[in-house]
Amino acid sequence: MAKEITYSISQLAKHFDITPRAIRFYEDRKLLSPERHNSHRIYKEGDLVRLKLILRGKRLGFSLEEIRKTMELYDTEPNEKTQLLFVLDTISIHRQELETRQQDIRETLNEMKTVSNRIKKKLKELD
Amino acid sequence: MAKEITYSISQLAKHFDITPRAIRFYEDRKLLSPERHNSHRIYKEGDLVRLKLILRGKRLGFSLEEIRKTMELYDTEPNEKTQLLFVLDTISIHRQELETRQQDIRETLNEMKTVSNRIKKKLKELD
DNA sequence: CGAAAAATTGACGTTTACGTAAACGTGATG
DNA sequence: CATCACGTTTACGTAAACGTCAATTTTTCG
Repeated sequence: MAKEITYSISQLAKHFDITPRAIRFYEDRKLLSPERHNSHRIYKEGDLVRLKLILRGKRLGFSLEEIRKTMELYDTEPNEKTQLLFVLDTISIHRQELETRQQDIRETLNEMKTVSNRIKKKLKELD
Repeated sequence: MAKEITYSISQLAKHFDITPRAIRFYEDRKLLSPERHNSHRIYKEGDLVRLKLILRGKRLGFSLEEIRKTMELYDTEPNEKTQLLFVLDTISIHRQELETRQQDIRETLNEMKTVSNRIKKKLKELD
């Protein structure tokens, strides 16, 4: 069997352009739980995926606690009807939030275009 | 001439579903500067527009300082070529950031759909 | 093997964005 | 005009997300 690729904390930090301190902090807040070899943290592929999700969540403005809950929700995947319905409901709420944000971005991009055009016009007139 | 509609701080707060404290804080950070009548703040249409921009900026994850700079940039609109080019450049950077975020959202929405479908399938099998 | 490089665990410091409480001024209303 | 809701400033408190030492292992490498 192929030996899985592993990473030290500083390698991981460099890869994502963050500090080891941040990574340890995410672990403290239960968003990561890497293996250990004599107290040293060993990160595998799954940890990279999770970290990627964490950083994307942060870019979208979610708190670490929200990110943690969401990841927990998604990779638990229960079997009871009530729980499944709850997950669906939560996803639906998240989706609405994201769609609002998408609209926010579209509006902002449009305004930026308007300003850009006005400025370009001004620049042309400056000849 | 039509008397402009004005608002008290609490009316404004209610309208945007935030606290007066938050509004005063935005003023402290130079994002707002309403008129005064004997120390009392009087908000007009322009202030509403600015506040709307502030809140949208916050939803997009920008800091108040970033929002302040951006608003300043956009409503200064200089006449010197160098400055105009600088504004264009800044806008271009902001646009790239927003487009990244747009991509982040699209990815997340897709993942949510995948999970949703898996759950719905599970629910059907539960009969 | 022995020193330098890398990791670990505290623990206190910092910034952002307000919350909260105190102490006081203002304005509408019966 | 008295009262009472509403507004103001000042100032300290707080949660989130790390930054920054410091003191101690562990690992690695010539």
